[in-house]
Amino acid sequence: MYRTHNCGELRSEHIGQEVTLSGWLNKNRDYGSMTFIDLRDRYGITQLVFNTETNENLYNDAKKLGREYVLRIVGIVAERSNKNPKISTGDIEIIVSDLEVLNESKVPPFTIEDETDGGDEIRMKYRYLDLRRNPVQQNLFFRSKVAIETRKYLANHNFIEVETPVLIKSTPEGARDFVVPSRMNQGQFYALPQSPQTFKQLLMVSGFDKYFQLVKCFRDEDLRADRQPEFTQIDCEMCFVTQDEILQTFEGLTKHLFKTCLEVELSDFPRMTYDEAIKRYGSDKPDTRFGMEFIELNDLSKGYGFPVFDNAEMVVSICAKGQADSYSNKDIKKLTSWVQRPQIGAKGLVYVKYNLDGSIKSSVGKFYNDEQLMGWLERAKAEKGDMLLILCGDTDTVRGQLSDLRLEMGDRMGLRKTGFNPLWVVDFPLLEWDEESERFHAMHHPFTSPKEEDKERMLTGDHSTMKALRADAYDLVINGWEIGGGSIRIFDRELQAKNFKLLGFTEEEAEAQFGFLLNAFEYGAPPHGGIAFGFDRLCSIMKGAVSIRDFIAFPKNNQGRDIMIDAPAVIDNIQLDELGIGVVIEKDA
RNA sequence: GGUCCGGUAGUUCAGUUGGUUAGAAUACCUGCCUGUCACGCAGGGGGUCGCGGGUUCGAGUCCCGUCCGGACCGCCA
Repeated sequence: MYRTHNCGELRSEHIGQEVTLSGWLNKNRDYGSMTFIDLRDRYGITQLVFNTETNENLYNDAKKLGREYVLRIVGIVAERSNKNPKISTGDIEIIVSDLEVLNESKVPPFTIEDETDGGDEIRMKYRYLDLRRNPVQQNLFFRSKVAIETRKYLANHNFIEVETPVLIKSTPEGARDFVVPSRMNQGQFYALPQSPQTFKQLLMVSGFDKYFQLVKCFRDEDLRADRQPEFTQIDCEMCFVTQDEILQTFEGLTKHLFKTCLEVELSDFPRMTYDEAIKRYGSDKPDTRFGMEFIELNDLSKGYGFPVFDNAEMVVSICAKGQADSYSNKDIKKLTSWVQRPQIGAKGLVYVKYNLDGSIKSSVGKFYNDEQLMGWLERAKAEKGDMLLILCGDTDTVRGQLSDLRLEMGDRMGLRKTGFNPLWVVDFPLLEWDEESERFHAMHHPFTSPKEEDKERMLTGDHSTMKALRADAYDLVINGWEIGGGSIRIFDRELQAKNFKLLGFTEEEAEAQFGFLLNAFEYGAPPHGGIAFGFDRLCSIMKGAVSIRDFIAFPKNNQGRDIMIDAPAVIDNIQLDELGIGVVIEKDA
């Protein structure tokens, strides 16, 4: 037998018992004629004692054992003379009578400790060792808990988990597909799903009524800290539902997860339209843990001879509470360069300080008198000590820039550290103009239903009308992160065909790519809708982590590589021949 | 496709205006130590300064190129 107990469960009530333990040697503290060994497993750490007085031979064997050796020991649980209140097994230790080395270990390249000395790269290369570390294990235990609670909640609400295929068909809409060559159908390729979208809709046509799946999805796009090429979604779809019923159900799921996994009670989620979110925060995923909402100043700032504002479509500001004193001219200059970085791209930054002594100082003091500037401050409900930061430009652009600045100021002022502020953003636009291809794209996806009142206007062709079309689409946002999104789907063949046309598909293209779905809609498709949560992202935001990699057992790096197994990799010519594929690598001349 | 930051001992990092034999901590090895739990003490080994080229009497340091890692923009229906 390898063990009677694990390394985390022995307490003072076990004193006197003979036990068998197995685990990894975490640390060997040799004290001359006695040594302490910390034996570690998933459950905890138990101290072993080897003493020359008790057994000299055993001590001599034990003192040589190195880190990460795998041991099996038999011994008696004893009370410690010096207890360690920092660990749960700190009251006891094992006086070892029998020792077996199950496996030796090379010296690990970094220490297997909570505060390891290893950097990201080396830990990723030896991920199996990194995964021995408690904080990383805790993240995966948490992920498992969230997955189990998700299944419990959805099962309790009558959802059926159905697996959908991973080898499917490539479609040009949306993200790039990962493709898989077919050996039996040479020259043809499967694609890995970006989401099980069409399959879950077909399950609704089949009458499954409520479907969910914890499912891997794949997108061949550049990576970020919060974006991996393969990631997991909580994917759901429901029949005969309104948007409100979907939001209620998944608000319930979210509350359940926070309660069972974090012991956090969330109150009811506010709802905000897309238009309102853009106007108030410049973003469709605002962090609502802090205010600092946008204050538009067009009417108070234009027409006073300051050409930069006069020529701008939008002059808009945020009010940084109590910051007037904290920003010297030099600091303002730095902040200005920050917004001028190419990533933000603002032309400049205007400030108005409402000083504690009641005086007003502004970078545009030449163009506006104090009374006019006071008008701005009053609109912003500024108090003495506050500072207005103003950007101007094209409306859409400047709102995005000011949103970045708002988040930066929120960070600097320590307003984004704690708490959870969920928010439903609803009434997303149906379409989004793409400058590059000079056509409209579906903002959510091409199966999203336009709002009832917009169905008639869909094919009028007028650019601004198209832009104004609204969809029954919604996102769940927590602390400025998009956690999930969904929509009510089109279930009418004619409407779906109309939507494809709107998106620039010819009838033939629509038929070739989504004929199966259009056909299915001719056999009694029920009204339906759904939602998908980014599971990795949900776990990381719940734990306040920045990177979703912390919650993925074997993540990819920035270039989409798994540096542990060294993938992707070339395949040999025999494999290529079987697949009927030749590889030509383009090189610059 | 682009911007920025980094690459020096097993590991994490320091390394001044270019100037003797490239350092620290930790890990590792050896010895000593009976109550440690970040044990302690003494000693020791360990470096193609990512790679290639250039400038220079002299390059870890400056320049060019390249590879690798990270953050971001574009991209991610």
